[in-house]
Amino acid sequence: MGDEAKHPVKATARTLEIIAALKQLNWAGVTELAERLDTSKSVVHNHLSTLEEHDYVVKGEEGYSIGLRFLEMGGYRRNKMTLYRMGKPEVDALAEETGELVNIAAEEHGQCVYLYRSRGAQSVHLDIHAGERAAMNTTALGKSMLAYMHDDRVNRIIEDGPLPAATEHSYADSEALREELAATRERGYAIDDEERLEGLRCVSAPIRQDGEVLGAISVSAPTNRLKGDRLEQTVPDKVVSAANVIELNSVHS
Amino acid sequence: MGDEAKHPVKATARTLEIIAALKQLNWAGVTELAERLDTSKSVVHNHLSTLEEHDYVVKGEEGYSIGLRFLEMGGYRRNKMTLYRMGKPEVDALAEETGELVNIAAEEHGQCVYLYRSRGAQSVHLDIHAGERAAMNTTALGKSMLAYMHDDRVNRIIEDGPLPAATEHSYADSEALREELAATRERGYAIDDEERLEGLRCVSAPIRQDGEVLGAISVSAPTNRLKGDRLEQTVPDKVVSAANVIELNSVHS
DNA sequence: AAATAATTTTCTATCATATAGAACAAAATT
DNA sequence: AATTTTGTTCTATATGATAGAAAATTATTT
Repeated sequence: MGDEAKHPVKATARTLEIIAALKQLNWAGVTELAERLDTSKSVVHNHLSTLEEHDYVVKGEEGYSIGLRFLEMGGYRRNKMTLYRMGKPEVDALAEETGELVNIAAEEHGQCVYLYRSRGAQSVHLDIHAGERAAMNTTALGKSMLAYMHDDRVNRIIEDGPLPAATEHSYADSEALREELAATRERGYAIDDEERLEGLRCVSAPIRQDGEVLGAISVSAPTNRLKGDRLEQTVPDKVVSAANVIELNSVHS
Repeated sequence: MGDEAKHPVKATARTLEIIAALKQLNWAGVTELAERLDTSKSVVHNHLSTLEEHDYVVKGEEGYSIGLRFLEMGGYRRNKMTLYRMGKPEVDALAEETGELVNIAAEEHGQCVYLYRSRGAQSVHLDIHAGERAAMNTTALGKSMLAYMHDDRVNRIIEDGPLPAATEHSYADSEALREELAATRERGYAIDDEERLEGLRCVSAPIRQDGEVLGAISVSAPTNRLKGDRLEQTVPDKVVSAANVIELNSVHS
């Protein structure tokens, strides 16, 4: 999340609350939303009809839901990112090649945001979708980005946000994380050894452009398929190589 | 666009204006936005910082821009649509098979909204992206949907929105459009013969589920590649067949 | 490096308007 | 048909969105 607004527009904040609730409930009625958000029906109705006028909300049989305008804005933003445009084909290729789940992500507001994913033939099924967020310290993607970001930004991220522990193996401690980042730099790529999800390992390499971290690419697979030589050589090589290709292609745009 | 709100929340409307401006400008500063929207800098700043707090906006070197939260919400909405989930693989397959550009779309607020597209090997390059909108009467997708929608809804759409003429060949007249829709039903699929873009033809079939139109699928190609037998037999057969597969798969979900 | 300009952010008073609650209308349910 | 539930409109009032100015920050120039 971004920093707190000094002079927030409360009506806007209320609107965003309604949108968040609509996402959670998928379809919801005015009454239901008013109760959940502890406000009056007229307020909810006013906000919803304002949103609907601009296609951010749709009215259906079962009440209101998120509109497709979000898809337009989100897709627009993603398409503006060279990381996405250059990364997508490489992600697809790597998924095909490894048969596993491949992701690219970028950092936003100190969080790891998934941009695109591609499933290989035997890939695990995770219910993470584009646009969703994870703490930087709990993903290989986040750690490979942190490892190569400027110190001051790394410090702000580590200090500001809490470092949640998703599993037993998470680096939830500031010092341990810093050591892990050093090890990542040494290695050239990051490993998530069941730090985010029991039974899941990931290998991730950063994607950089003249010193700046654009994002990262990763391969995720069950622990029993990502071990030994595949964990230490084959997959890391492919991941780093894919990252390098994206870096090279990103120069020309 | 949805109907006009009776009691719009003006602050929310202002927020949406700012978001729309951010999309147009890609990156913009507070001053620039305030001038463009004819309001004060403090207002713009308050709205932006409220949006940023919730990840709907990001602050960068060159000012503010759309945040990745939109991607999350848009992707979420699209994933909830069986049309998308069942349609995506068929769209990919059809693009591979025909080598052309393949789209699926749904109707929202009387407009044709693109949901997903896949490029075949030799496909044209159109700068339409997922979430973007077109008038129903100017696309094969829109016409194939209209042709099979309930009369009252068709009437509302034809009467409410204006029928823009994108090219010489567009069906901008209400009566002509109705005849074209009848012809489409006769045929079983819709044709866009340079009605949206000079030099571009499209073939589209509706995707239905017990009487309800879920959306449509289309193939777009240059006029010189979509003519004769390919226009009258081969491609329509494939499009209709893909639509049928999606319909069948949609039953189980 | 100092000075100046431009831009962003904070502050404050005031008037517009977001809000709650009630009344009404429309569906849904019995 | 009657009743409950839900959605929409209306209105008064107190809240807070807004404009404008001042302060702080950043960029540009000398």
